[in-house]
Amino acid sequence: MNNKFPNITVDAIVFSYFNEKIHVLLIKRNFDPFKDNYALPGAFIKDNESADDAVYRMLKDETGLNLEYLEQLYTFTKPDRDPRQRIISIAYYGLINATNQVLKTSQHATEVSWVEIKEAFKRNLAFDHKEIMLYALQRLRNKLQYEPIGFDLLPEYFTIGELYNLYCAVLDKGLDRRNFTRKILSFELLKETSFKTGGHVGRKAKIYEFDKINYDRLKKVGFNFEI
Amino acid sequence: MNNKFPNITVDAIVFSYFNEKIHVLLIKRNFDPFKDNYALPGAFIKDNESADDAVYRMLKDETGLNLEYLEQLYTFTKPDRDPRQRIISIAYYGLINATNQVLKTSQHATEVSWVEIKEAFKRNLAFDHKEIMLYALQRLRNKLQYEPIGFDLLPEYFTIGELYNLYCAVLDKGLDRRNFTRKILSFELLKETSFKTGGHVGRKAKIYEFDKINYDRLKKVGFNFEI
DNA sequence: CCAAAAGTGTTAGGAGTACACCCATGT
DNA sequence: ACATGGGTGTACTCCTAACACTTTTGG
Repeated sequence: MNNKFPNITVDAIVFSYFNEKIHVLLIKRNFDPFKDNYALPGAFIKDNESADDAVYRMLKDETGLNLEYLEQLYTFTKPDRDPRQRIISIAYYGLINATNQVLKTSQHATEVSWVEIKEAFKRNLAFDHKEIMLYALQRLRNKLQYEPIGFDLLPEYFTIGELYNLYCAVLDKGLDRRNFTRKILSFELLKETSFKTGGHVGRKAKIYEFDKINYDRLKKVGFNFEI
Repeated sequence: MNNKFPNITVDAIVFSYFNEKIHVLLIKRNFDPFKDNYALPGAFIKDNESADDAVYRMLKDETGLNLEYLEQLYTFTKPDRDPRQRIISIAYYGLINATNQVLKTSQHATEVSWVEIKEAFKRNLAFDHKEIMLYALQRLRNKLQYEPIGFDLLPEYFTIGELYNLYCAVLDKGLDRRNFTRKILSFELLKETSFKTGGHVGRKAKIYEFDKINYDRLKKVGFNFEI
């Protein structure tokens, strides 16, 4: 298999949002070291693929998931971070709209699951994966506030209320809903659709779509998204 | 020498500030590939040293410099970024107060020099080092505005005017000096010393010192440095 | 006395924040 | 009718940004 990089891996922390909570993808380890602990999905980098490509391939193979967003996080290099042999890990974090994807298992990852983020930190995590997860969560929190990445955790069509709940869940604090709504709408990056929610009690909500094309255009002109 | 990682390097982009301009450390290459081009200082990672340690060691060995500040930037992994063989590079950026350090050459780096940043971008740069430099400059500009790292480019004792000029140089734009001064002083993180400048025309300036201990304390309580 | 750099206040406009009620709908 | 979630306006405060003259010093 891979020969050039027998000691460099990519590890990915994949965030999803459902049931009004943030979740991360964890794999239960069936072998030592750290048997029965949980670990982030990861793989060795193969010849002729970039680290980004390796993450996409690995997630596809091991879990069947296709990310909406992927970003390199940090490279972890402590000589003793793996007890067997020295391994350098290039860590990534990714975002996914979990509602229309099916989680598969594979030969390597027989037990893969979405774990609510607070629960995940309580689990026994292999290697330095707790540290990586913490780093990723901080990056997600920061980035959510000055780049429109929250939309990558939601379906294509969503309500302001869903977006609001997502922000509260990630930042783990309450926000003022009126101020939030005003701010988000002031960017004029949400396209109002003709749909409305239904099928549940309460007033029907307007359904929006994020205008990515317009955002990319504005960004070039120096526009700043900031919640 | 190193056996575990024959294809992982660290590259460092070191910034310094003097003559009212930002400079970066470049090495002129004496060998192919990219003979006579300029490159960032770099080295292979040795067994039993972290990437951070490798950067400190490499800079000490090749240039004799001791950094005030070092931060991991990004890991570059494109399979063809080195024409000879596949190499992954963990890039760092560092800050240094160049005024009291002497630049040495070494066997590997016979021509090492500080190059003014705009001039540096005009040079022929080896590998993907232009891309790395651009990435580093953007990070420096961002970080300067919400963390007090500018002080690491200045001597221990400095005037508000020097700090102001540094900010203008890094951000490459004019700022309002009165607003800048008010903002900086409002943090109460500059300790006024009993010294004053002298030896040149113009009014003598107060000399300050950055109160790092107090900053670290405030940061824990949730203080936010932001220019 | 002149050139150079330091130092210093005020104001107007915009952004952020805090706050509470009515509306539409399904059960 | 009532419970649930959606939608909206105002006032106050604080921060930002714009702006120019006086002071001190060395030459």
